[in-house]
Amino acid sequence: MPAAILSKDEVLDLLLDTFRDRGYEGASLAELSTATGLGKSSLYHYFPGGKADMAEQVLAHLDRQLTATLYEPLRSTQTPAKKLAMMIDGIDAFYEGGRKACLLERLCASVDRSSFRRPLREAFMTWIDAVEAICLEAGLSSAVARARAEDFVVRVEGALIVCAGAGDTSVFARTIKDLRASVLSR
Amino acid sequence: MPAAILSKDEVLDLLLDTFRDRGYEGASLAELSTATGLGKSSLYHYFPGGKADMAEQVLAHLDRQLTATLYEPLRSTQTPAKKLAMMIDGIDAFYEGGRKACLLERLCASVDRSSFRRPLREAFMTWIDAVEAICLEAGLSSAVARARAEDFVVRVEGALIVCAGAGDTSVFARTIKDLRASVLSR
DNA sequence: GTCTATAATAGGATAGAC
DNA sequence: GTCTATCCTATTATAGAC
Repeated sequence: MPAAILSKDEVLDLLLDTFRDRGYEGASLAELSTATGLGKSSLYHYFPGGKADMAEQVLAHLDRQLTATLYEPLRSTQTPAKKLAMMIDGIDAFYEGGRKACLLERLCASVDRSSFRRPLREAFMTWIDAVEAICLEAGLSSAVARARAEDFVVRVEGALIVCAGAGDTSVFARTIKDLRASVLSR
Repeated sequence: MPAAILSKDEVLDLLLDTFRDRGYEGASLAELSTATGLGKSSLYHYFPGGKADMAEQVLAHLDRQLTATLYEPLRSTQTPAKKLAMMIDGIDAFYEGGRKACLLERLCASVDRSSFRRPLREAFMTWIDAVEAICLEAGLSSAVARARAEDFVVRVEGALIVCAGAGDTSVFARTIKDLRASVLSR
């Protein structure tokens, strides 16, 4: 039915959501089917390689999405501080203030799926590189910029874990607030 | 056979290792069986509640282990700086410099298993509380101590994720080095 | 492209002998 | 306590009609 109802991107959005909620092994085809409203046969039509194919395409979809919403805007002529603020806003929204898990983290757990390894590595590197670029633009030394950028991603990922484990999003909120103030500071 | 060969604690160690390598849903009974050298029947003898029971007992085992190796030593008369150094050494060893994943993080992914929720929350809180206590003892204000303690755990967890995703343990090493220097600083 | 049906297998769990 | 055998269900995946 979704020939006209759901675009491929919308399907990928729904799959992304399911994978980050349930994890790769935790998301069954039945779940992925009801989440998208597509029957199993339809899923196999769009994703001939089955579940692994879905995860790979979702990873590529996320990459495109992040490029468009988080990374491209950084190529503007705004000040580094504004760019950082934009990225942090985007992150806060994407993770819904710490209530949603990170797909990258969830797929790391299935890292033996060798097909995820490269895209995962790429995704982390692209993210770190983007933050590093802002830091450099703000005049930080290259060593400091790299360390700050790594630390940025580390703290976002860690805050998501602690929030999920402690069942309380306040740590994410505080981390975000802290990052806003400290990433570009001298 | 392991009646005399493996103690319950040793079995729990092996299960812990398997769960943090493979995740909860990722670890099959077959894997848990070969990892421990115990047949399925033996596993069910020790863990009548099956896989969930194993994970719960592993969580309790980890709690005892952390108490003995990380938290109890903090009750000594050492300086706060020494205590912090001890804890960080323990963490570095436990995660093998970033090569091993965190069981707590892996089980967060299966948080719908309601039986894990409380122990997970407890584990994170105990850890944060322990770091907070060191910070307070070192003379930091209570607000700063709490924030530093949360940040400590956040950064350890985050560094593990980024290392796993990027396939490179250097971020963990840098994070650990950074924490040694910054947690108690004014 | 989607549906119904059906493989085929792996996973979790149990029974009963020893 | 451990083994062999077995059960049951969920899961992934495919076939073939429409």
